[in-house]
Amino acid sequence: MEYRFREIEEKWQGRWETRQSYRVSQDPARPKCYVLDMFPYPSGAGLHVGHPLGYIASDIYSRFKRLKGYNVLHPMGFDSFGLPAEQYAIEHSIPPAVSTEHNIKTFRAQLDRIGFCYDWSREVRTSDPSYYRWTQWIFLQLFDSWYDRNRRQARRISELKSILAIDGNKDHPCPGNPSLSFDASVWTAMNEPSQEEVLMHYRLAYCGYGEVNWCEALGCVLANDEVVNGVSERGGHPVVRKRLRQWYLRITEYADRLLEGLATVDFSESMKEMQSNWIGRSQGAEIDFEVQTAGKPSDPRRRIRVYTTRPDTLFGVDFMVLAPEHELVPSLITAGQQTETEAYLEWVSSRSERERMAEKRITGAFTGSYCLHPFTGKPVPIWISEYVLAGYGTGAIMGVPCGDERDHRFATHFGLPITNILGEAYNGTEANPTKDAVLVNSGFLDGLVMRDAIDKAVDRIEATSIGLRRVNYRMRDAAYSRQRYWGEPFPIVWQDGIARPLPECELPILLPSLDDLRPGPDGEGPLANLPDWASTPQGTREVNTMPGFAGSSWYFLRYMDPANEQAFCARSASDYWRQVDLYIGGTEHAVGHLLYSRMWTKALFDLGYIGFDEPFKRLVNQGKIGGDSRIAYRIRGTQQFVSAGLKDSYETDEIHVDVTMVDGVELDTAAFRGWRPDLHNAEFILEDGKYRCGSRLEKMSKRYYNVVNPDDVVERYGADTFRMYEMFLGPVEQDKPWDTKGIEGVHRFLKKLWRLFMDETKGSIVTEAAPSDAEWKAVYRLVRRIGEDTERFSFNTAVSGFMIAVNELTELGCHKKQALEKLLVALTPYAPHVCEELWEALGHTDSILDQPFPSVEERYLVETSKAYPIAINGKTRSEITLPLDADRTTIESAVLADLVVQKWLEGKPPKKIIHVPNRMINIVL
RNA sequence: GCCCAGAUGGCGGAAUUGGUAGACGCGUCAGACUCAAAAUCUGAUAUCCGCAAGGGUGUGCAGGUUCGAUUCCUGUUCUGGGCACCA
Repeated sequence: MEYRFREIEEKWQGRWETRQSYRVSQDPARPKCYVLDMFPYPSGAGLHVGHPLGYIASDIYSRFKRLKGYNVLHPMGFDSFGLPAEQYAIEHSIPPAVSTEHNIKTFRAQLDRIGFCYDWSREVRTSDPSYYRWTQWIFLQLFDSWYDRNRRQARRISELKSILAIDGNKDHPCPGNPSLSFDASVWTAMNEPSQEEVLMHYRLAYCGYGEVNWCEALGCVLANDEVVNGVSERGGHPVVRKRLRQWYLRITEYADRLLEGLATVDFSESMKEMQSNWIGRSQGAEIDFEVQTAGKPSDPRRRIRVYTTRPDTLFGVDFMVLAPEHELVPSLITAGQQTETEAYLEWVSSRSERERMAEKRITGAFTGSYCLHPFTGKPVPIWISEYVLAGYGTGAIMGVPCGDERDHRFATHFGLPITNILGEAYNGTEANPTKDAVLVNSGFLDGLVMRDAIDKAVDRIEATSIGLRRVNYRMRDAAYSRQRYWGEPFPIVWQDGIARPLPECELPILLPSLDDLRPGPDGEGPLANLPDWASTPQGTREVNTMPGFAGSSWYFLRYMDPANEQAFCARSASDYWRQVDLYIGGTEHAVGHLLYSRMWTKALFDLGYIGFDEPFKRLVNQGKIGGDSRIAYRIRGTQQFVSAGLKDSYETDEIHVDVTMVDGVELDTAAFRGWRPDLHNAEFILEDGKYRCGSRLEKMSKRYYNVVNPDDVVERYGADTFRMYEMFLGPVEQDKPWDTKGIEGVHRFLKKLWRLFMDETKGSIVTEAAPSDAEWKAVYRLVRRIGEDTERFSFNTAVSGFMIAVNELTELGCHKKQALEKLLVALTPYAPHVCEELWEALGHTDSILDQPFPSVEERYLVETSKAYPIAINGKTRSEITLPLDADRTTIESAVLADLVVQKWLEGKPPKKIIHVPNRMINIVL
């Protein structure tokens, strides 16, 4: 009987389905393990071989944990709201709901063929009303919450109202408007709209204004990378910055906890670093500079507030730079500078934020105004420049050219004088950002080392009331609304300018079906084109929709209790399954998705809905599988194609060839001619009778014709081979190329495994005989290795371990049931179909999926002697087998008796003999 | 510019704590079986010198620490990723 993988895989996929083998439920008797994949966006292109890499790894881990006795939750779903479906709808007039449904079907079929152990009864789809009902519900909880900085947790708005009515806001400064300060009587005297406006500045989900890239011609908002040189990438229309009403999540209130939480989770160091860089906590001071209005006494109400991490350099300030959007800018522009600044402001408005930040050229304009140095009273010129962004810090910086390189270039470019506060540490041509220089020209800081001057400076700044010590974050609040259709509608109506939450009983607010997805008027989304839907008795509906990360911020909770209609997830379910024990996904979500879901988890924890405040205990990032493109070389202006080795003698153009027409690098020229009509008459210049293609590693993408569909691989070699081969390619975390060539080796391994059990003509050849010590040794060495390698995610070495064991057992002629059974159980997580089939063939009626992972019988692995490598001065020269318990004298005499050693010693005694037990022996001459 | 990761045969990669560099697989070469092919099996395969025994070199590059370095340290080049006039 031969290894008929197609039959076997179809058979067992069917049986597992019928038996509901992968359904899990809460079982307090067993330890739980939650293994999660980042769920995919179901794109129209379907899966390619890069997608399943992480899925296979987590599947192996899940199955392994199940053998180890864990109750494993391993679900899958779809992140099915998103822009591509909307774009597709606009181009092809197919509603997003329809194309999404279709794509999910394709994905599901592709996933099923690979034999994953997902509990599909728990599938979630973010675009399903039964799911987004709870996304809307969580939004309402965030809307109804504020962050109590003293208690460091989210609390209800009703509690805030009581506090404000008793004490005003003295203990709870307003995060959305820090200068807001009022006592209880003021609060009580406010009318409702004023109170609501104040509350909005506290809410965790709030409505505010933000600048977006607005393209008038397209009538919509563009992402940063859709804007190139001030025009839209699509169509080249002008793009300007426009202020629009937007929803936000006040994630900045959680900045410290997000930072601290990193210490409690098992993420890679680089991942943690990316997150903390994104959060960007810095310590410094806010300092106010009074504006000097020409000819008038200074006006304390007009101040420019800057944030600096280097208050020690305060005496080196030679100019101020404001963001062009800074609210004081219009009032600072003097008559003489009107023309210049206006031209500059207009130019800046066409620049995207990304361009402004990436720009190396120095630009700016002088406003004509000055402010006063708070300690020296020296007038400091106020400039505007695009490199200062309104959203960061206070939107204004103090320019210290001798200590900051960018400021130095600014001063040099505009010919501004440079004050030296560094003494010899400043060379006059280059800024020195040191903290170790001794300050000069710095008033009360003179003679101090800068590092020590920082505190001193802040103390004086606070004592003289010109500023405050402050912690600042680079991270900004998350924009939470999109002017799009295919997303969750907000459960909000607008009533006389006040945002009113809709009652829970009205959820879900269904996304209405809409044929024409053109943008609405005034920068609003397509839903604005549905006045009948938007207008309700309570007021006008919010017509923005939620962003892509809304649904994905909490989906891991829904899997625990997917059908619950009373709650997003019953507390009993989240108390049982708790954190995700293992989360696998790509690094591209490092700062977006992972930070948002961490914040949502913390907020839900604060409000008492779940019992943990970090969603993912351990995170593993799978690498990307790159496409291995094949390239043909066409001699310019002809239909002649020249083989890669000869191409340098010609002037050629590169043509990407579909990888399915190439075997290794050898092109199937007939298939190539038939590929496209224009290649029908192609001629080939061959080398050694073959046409060799060039190759290049690049992104796996349709346009490079290098996409490999897992379906094709599974069809040809089977799912078990595919699974093991993806793992065999290299470490999961590493990026790697896809090369189908090597798959034969893995397939051969499975056939070889099969032949340990089956003979092509005789059928089963398994015997009941007791395995020899050597056979047990091979098996237990494997079992130990697989246990260790699987636990530490070293799947590639695990696969090689299986190959070694099967080679050994083949060589030993081992067909003994007792030994082979253990091999099968260890292999099940990797190649479940063939293992289940062979398990059944051994006469078992139960499933291999629930067998216990074999334990290691150490006695078969005990070694008594060791073939020691003998090194002379660190270079291996010989080998001597010695008992492991040999004493030093025995070892030394054995070593010195060795002929090779004697040759190197040349009669002289060795300086030293180093013996590392069970490792090696080194002789120093 | 800053931060992170990486660089090992013709190729993917292995070497878990500083201890036999190149496991395992692919490819290539030689052989067996066969009328032949496929499949399968056996052997060789870092590189240089050498008939061989043996020896030299070798984990991007240059140094260092050590009896011993792919592994640790310093510097440097290149590749990939992230962040970016972040005040």
